[in-house]
Amino acid sequence: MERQTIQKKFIFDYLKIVKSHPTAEVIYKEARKKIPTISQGTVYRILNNLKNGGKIQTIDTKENIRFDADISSHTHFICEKCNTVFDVYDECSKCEILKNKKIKVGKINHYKINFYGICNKCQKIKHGSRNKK
Amino acid sequence: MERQTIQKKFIFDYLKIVKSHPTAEVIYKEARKKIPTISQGTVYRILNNLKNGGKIQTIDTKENIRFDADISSHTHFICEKCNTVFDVYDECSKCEILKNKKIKVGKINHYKINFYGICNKCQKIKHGSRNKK
DNA sequence: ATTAATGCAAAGTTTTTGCATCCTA
DNA sequence: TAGGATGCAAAAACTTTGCATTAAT
Repeated sequence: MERQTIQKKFIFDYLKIVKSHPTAEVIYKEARKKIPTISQGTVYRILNNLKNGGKIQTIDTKENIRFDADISSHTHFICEKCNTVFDVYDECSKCEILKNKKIKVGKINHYKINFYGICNKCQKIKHGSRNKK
Repeated sequence: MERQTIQKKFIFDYLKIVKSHPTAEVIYKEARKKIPTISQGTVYRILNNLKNGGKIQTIDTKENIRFDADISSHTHFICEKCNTVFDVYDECSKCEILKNKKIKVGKINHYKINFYGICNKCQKIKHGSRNKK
């Protein structure tokens, strides 16, 4: 039987509150502020478990993998300059019909849509600053 | 000025012909059959250059990163059992309107749609065999 | 002949894992 | 108090990089 721990609780709660789509590294650093003894291995284990349990999703950017506890119907816009991930709630509604649809190759359980482009901020400053890690 | 080499030619040609969305490792092994001295570093360098040049695209699966020289409008169906990547040409047409659209957070240059589900083969055999790497 | 590109190997990065210990239920 | 979960550290997996050498133009 699965046990509840402060490590699991912190990570899941943190992901539900934060809107920045953090990396595993950022989550680890945040967790250490509250639980100084937490290890990277534990963070990865918990993130993997949450993902396999469908509690969170991941977003693969060019530079790193981001985590998101918002599993409602929405898509992501990834800035190609600063690598920021934005939530997009409006443009995906028309694709909602795709869910649970059966196509030639198999049955669709779920899907991900990623938009790539330049965010408003980077469009203004012309040469966007990097936002690595 | 960029020079043409047999390493570049082989990799790009191979990706254009193959339909399996291979990993970097598979591409390396295939390349070694024709060019036994080729190194992993070279394969990664060439793949990165092709991608940055927009000649190929990548597909992030749960288990690995796949490469695809088909950059025409199509999406991918990824089997959650065997991790096979299938091309899907029919279901994306309705989303074509999204290209070059300006949304709240920025301007969309391109986008990726991934479908996740169980492929026909795995649906039959019930307990799909793994297709790692 | 230049110099871009490769091969090699070492190093960097990220993620996983074995095991002793801890702590939840 | 049983055994699931953690912390630690080592290892695995993946990718990048510096540099001497090779080879395309």
